[in-house]
Amino acid sequence: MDIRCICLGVLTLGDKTGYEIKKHFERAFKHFFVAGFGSIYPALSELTGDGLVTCTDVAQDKRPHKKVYRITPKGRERLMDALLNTPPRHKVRSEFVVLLYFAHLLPPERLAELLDERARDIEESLRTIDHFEQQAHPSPSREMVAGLGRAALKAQLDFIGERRDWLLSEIGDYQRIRTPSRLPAQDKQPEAPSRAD
Amino acid sequence: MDIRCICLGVLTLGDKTGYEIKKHFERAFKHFFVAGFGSIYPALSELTGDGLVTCTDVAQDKRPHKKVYRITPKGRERLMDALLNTPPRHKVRSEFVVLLYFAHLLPPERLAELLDERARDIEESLRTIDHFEQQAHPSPSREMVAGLGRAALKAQLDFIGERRDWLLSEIGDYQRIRTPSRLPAQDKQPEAPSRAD
DNA sequence: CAAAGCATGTAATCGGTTACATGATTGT
DNA sequence: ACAATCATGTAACCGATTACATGCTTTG
Repeated sequence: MDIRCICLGVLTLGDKTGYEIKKHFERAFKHFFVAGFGSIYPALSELTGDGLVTCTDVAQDKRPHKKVYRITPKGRERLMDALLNTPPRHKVRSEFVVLLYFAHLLPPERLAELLDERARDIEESLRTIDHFEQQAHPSPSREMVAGLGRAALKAQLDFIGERRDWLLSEIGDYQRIRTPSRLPAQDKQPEAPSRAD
Repeated sequence: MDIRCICLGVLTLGDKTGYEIKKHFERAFKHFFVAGFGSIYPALSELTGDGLVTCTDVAQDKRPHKKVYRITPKGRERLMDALLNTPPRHKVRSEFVVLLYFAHLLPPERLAELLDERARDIEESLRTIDHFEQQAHPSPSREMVAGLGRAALKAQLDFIGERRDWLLSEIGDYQRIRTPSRLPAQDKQPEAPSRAD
C-alpha cells in the first residue's frame, strides 16, 4: 500500500487539498505512518492523471490558491481493491532502539540524553492523540487507532520511566569493569572471535 | 544511521559473516529494525573498501565458503562517531493501522481477519524476544531492548484482545445505519465537501 | 519584528526491497 | 522427497526524503 491509496482513503472523508490531507493524517496517524509533501503532491498528480480523483482549482484572496481533490467512483473501486488485498504490515525502524542496543559503548550522559529525548517524543505523540480525539468527531475506527497508539506509546514511556536509572547504573558498572584504568574503551584491540552469541 | 553503522555495531560483539550479522539482529531487534541480505552484503563491501572492517575468506567443507568480517580501529572510531551523533529516531510505517483507520469501509470478515493476523504476528514477535533472551547471555542493553519490545507489543496485543469484538460490532452497526437497503455502500455518490474534520 | 501557518510544486539523491542466480547439506 | 539452513552476491526498480523555490497573512 502506498501513499496514493492513503490519499484516496482520506478523500473518502470529504474533499481536501494536499495540504489538508497531510494535516489530517498527521493528526490521525502521525506515530504510525509518516509522509511529507514531497510524496503527497506527486501522488495526487498521479491519481488525477489516472482519473481516480478530480481536481478543482480554487482561488482565494489573502491566501494562496488551492487545489481541492475529490475521489471518483473509479477511485473508490481502486481503494476498495487495495483495502481488501493489502496485507496488514507493520514495520518499525527505530534508530533509538539500535542505539540502546549498543548502550554499553556509550558515555552515560549520552545514554541518559537518548532516553530522555525519546520519552519527550513519546509524550508529545500522546498529546497529539488526545488532542485529535477531542476535536475530531468520534468514530469506532478513530477510537481504535487512537487507543492502539496510546497503548503502545504509554507502555514504552512507562518502561523507560521504570528502567531508566537502573540501566544507567548497570551500564556504568559494566563500563567500570571493562575499563578499570583511565584508558578509553575504544582504544582496546578488537576482541578475539567469540561464539558467545 | 544506516545499515553500515549497525553492521559495525554488531561486529563489536565479535567477528561475523554477513549471514550471521543478519541472524543476529533478526533475533535482537527484528521488531524494531529490518534489513535483508540485499542491504547487508553491499554494506559490508563498502565497509571493507573504506577500511572500516577487514574480510577473511574461509573455506569450509560440507558448507559454502564464507567471509568473516572484523571491525578495525578506524571502524570503531566511525562507529563511535555515529553513536554519538545519530538522533534517536523512531519511525513506524503501519499499513495495518491505516487499514484499521478505514475500518468503516471494510467488510466485517476482512476486519476480523486483519485484527487476528496482527495479533498472531505480535505473538510471534513476543516468542522471538523470549527465545532470544533465553539463549543469548544477558546484558543490560539486551534486557532493555527486549523489555521495551515486549512492553510495546504486549500493550498492543492486549488492546486488540480487549477491543476486537467491540470494534466489530460498532462497525457493523455503523454500516447498517449507512446502508439500510441492499445497495452496496461504494455505489453512493461522493459526499458533499464537509468541514466536519 | 519574527515565526508559524497557508499552499504548491520539482529535482536530485539516497537507500532499501525484490528478484534473480547458484548449490550442497541436513533435518522432517 | 521436500523444506530449511548455510552462504554470497548483483541489478533493477521503486519510493521516500531533502533541498530548493516562492510569497502572502496571521499570530505572538
